[in-house]
Amino acid sequence: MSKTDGKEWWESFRGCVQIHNCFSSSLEEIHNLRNYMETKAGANGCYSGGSLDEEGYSYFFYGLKEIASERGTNESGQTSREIHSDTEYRKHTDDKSSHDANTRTSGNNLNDAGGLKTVDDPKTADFVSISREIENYRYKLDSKAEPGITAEGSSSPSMSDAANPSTDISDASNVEISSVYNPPDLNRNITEIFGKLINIYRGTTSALGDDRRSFSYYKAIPVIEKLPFKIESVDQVRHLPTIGKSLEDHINEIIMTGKLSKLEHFETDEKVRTVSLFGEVWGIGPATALKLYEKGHRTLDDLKNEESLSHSQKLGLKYFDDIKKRIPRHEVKDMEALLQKVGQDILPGVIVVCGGSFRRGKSSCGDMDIITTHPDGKSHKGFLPRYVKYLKDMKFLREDLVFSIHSTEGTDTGVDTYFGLCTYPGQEQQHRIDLKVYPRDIYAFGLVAWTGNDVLNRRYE
DNA sequence: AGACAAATCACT
DNA sequence: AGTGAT
DNA sequence: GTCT
Repeated sequence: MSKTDGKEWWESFRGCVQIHNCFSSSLEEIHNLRNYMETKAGANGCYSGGSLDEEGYSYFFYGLKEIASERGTNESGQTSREIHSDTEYRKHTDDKSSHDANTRTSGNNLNDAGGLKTVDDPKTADFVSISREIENYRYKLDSKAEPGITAEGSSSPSMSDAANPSTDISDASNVEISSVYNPPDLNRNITEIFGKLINIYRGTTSALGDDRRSFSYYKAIPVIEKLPFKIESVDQVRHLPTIGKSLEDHINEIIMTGKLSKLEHFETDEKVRTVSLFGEVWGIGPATALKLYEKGHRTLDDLKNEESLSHSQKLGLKYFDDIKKRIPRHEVKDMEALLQKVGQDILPGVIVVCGGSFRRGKSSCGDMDIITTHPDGKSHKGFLPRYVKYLKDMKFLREDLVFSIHSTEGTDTGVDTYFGLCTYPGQEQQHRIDLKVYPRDIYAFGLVAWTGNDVLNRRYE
């Protein structure tokens, strides 16, 4: 619906709340949903974004900074409307004919839902109500195909116990994917090459350090991915945004010859090859990769004798192959269930959700992003250390990369984080896993931050 | 020519 | 303060 | 590299 770029985008993101996100292989459905929500709340400064992911289309909807900026005044008493139940919410949203009169109220509801509120009794239910609203609409669209989208079957919109935020939050989080992998994904020949160039140019101090240039290729990829046809002539991309003279020439060469000589040249360059290989090690970035190259290292085996590597980097090296290996979706699902069960054992009521690419519906994941909170707003404190200890004792977690605790230091905005390696029960194969514990009041932010793919979050329209 | 891609936190 | 990850 |  409009643009949120750069700083502006970031500001809006910081002040935003994810109302919901969903997935589908049907572009039409996503468009319908987006239009619906934009007429409902778009006029109030709420933004939405959608994008093609590998497994289908994703849709996001969130409030903007104007809304977030009212946060402070709300806290000091000028409360906007509070919605205490699904029913009451509907009263103001169902009647689309009197839309004009209601949009303002609707926006305020979003405010309630989205603000980083620290008031006495934050109403997570608001956010949940809107989620349901969207869910409802999805069901309508989907009903002809398969109404029962949610595996848990618990996101029934008829639930009206706003008094039970625990259940509500779970509902909003456990949206499953509705359909099968069926993306257009033409022009892979081009995006693949651009993807390689991104890495080659990445890093201000790398072999060819040029972050800006790297980002230019990065921006072009989603533009090309969205094209509903296979590019057969440069004329078809000539006036696309993010594609200028140079990329135009690149595309032309690729469609004419099937390759890009520029890339071929890079790939035969030992320095470029080595530095980008080193950069693939977890913990090693462009700067370190270059230093290692200049020290004379040429292979990963060389690095194993390098004492200057940090603890994390050594682990990244040791488990280089493991970490690169993707995790089948069903295994991620199992591990999510395991983590949920362990969470319940340690802290009843705790909410554990696997976000990231899993939540975006991909059929395999490079790693696991676990987002956690507790509906009472305080029990999450001190949870992560116990959680990690338990998981290590049972040999689910194997190696630590980063562990940072913030929640115990008074502030309610502290997010506890753990990065490490884990294994599927019975396997030795290690996987990257992130555990994040959010205070309830900013849980939604965590969810959107860890569900969205970065490209998607930057987009507009 | 100059801007463009934020913020936060851990580790060294 | 630089580097790196998310 | 792209865009203003």
